[in-house]
Amino acid sequence: MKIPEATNFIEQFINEELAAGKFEANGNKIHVRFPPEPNGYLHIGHVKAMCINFGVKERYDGTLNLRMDDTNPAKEDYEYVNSIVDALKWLGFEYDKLVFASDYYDKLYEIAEKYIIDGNAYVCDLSAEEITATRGTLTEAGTPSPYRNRSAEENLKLFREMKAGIYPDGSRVLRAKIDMSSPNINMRDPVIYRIAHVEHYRTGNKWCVYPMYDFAHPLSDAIEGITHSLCSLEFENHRPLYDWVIEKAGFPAPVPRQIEFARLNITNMLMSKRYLKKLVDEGFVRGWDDPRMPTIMGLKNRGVPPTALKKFCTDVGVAKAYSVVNQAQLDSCIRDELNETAERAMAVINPLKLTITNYSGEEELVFEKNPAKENSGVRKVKFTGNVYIDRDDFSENPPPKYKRLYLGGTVRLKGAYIVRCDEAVKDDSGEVCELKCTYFPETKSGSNAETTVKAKGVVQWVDALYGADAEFRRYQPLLKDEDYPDQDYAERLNKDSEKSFFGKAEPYLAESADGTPFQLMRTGYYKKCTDGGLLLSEIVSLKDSFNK
RNA sequence: UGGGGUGUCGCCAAGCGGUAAGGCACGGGAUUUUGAUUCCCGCAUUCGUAGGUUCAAAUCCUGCCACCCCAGCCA
Repeated sequence: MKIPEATNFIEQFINEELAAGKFEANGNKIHVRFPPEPNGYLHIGHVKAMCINFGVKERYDGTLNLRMDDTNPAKEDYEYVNSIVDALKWLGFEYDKLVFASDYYDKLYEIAEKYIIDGNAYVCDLSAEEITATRGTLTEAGTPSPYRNRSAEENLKLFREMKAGIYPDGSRVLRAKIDMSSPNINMRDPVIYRIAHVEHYRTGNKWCVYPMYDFAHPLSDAIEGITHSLCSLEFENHRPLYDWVIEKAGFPAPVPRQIEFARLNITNMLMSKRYLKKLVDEGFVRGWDDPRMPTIMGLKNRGVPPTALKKFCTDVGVAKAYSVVNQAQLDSCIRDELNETAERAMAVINPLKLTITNYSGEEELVFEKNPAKENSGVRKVKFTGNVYIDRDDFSENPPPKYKRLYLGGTVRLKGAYIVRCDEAVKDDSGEVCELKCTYFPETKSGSNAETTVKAKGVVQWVDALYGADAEFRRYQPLLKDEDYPDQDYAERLNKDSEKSFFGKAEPYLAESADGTPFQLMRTGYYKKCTDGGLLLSEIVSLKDSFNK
């Protein structure tokens, strides 16, 4: 078999196994899984996990199961499984099979009975508090439960009674019988089944005992024939238990192998389902797919292209070192993609009238639809000499190196002519309300006419007469500062998080005057001239991909 | 203080005994119908630290330091 070149340490590990012939028996098929718990919407952190798993699937021509890790009925719901399926679809990740851990409840229960019969598990009557108290500490061994040596018969009877529902929640649990003095606390007789008289969103009231993650996950992997179970670093301590559970169940080799990687962190972005759920539940955002949320659906509604998300995850790489990636790197990927795909248009946020005193008539100017893309076509924009420019593109007291318009200065109206500002008309309150300018006919864009007139800057404009139809005259950013949840709340929620919640989102998305959503691309303007204001130089129609 | 991990440029990250890739950010220059894009150019004599092995170490060995994870009937 041809072994592909590894792009990260996980694939390197797989390659070594392949080279050693570990999977020869099954034709060197690699089988992975992506196992979210349907208890919330997927966020950008999950995209990294997906890229890793789907990357392995593709590179080794393997298979991938999307598995709903639904072993805790209290938290899970169909709304979330649907949202997960939708997110994968939007991202373009194609899995081979959709499976549910809850599909294995019968099988898992059988294995639990086998554990009991083999003397590897016992029913423990200790309360949750007592179990905690007898588990020991980081430095001291735990003490064995008084129920640890019950006979297999008694354990079986009790466990069946638990299943039958005659015991209340919390009265008994099934524990794995491993080692109460293990330095790894996860091995100190962990609970593998608990009683919960809770309706499960899929199995209804069929069960009142549910398997724990540490029991269900490795067995689900083994049942599905997963070869590599990729998860985040915090499960490293669980690996010995993962291996133990599979071994005692008696699965034949090759048995699934758990490999851990560092999860994604981004500056200014809160990535914890628990906190995101709070924001939704407490009404700080409009929902899981609110454009301020770092969820995949939120990002989508923010105007982020899926390819940008995937590119970002690929760029960031996979390693075992804890890390926090700068949001700038995400932004860069988004801009990169948008620059390639975005259709261009001009926009004005805070209109300021600009009248060209020596121009009459009207003409149609030709623009490239997307200068970054070859043969992207053209768009035509009508020009009458009466336009609006953005207030921020005119300064009464231009700072040094100012490149836009000021009294007596010149600027190019993008795609049109260079104009000189002769007069700034003020209203009663003393605010500039109109600019009177002179234009230079020979400076028309695209013409190579000889001229001595120069302009340092280029500004966008919208025609006063045709603007509303031709280009977008006025638009509102969808996300404003005041749309962000208050920072005190953010800090109370998660003291460790850096200041803001989701990061100051780049205003990728805006709404035009007629309510049409448009995508914005940050440019140098925004970068260098934000004094509270927001100045974008490109907007893009999002009609097709936006569906809110 | 037990166990498990991790430490390479401001932020990610390659590197796997032969003399420090790449991306983001940043700085400089050129082109420009967006202060954008594109295009050049610059950006770790040094790999947590102290020793040791070797002709040769970020890579091997030893000690130390820092940070992260584990005591849910969550996943």
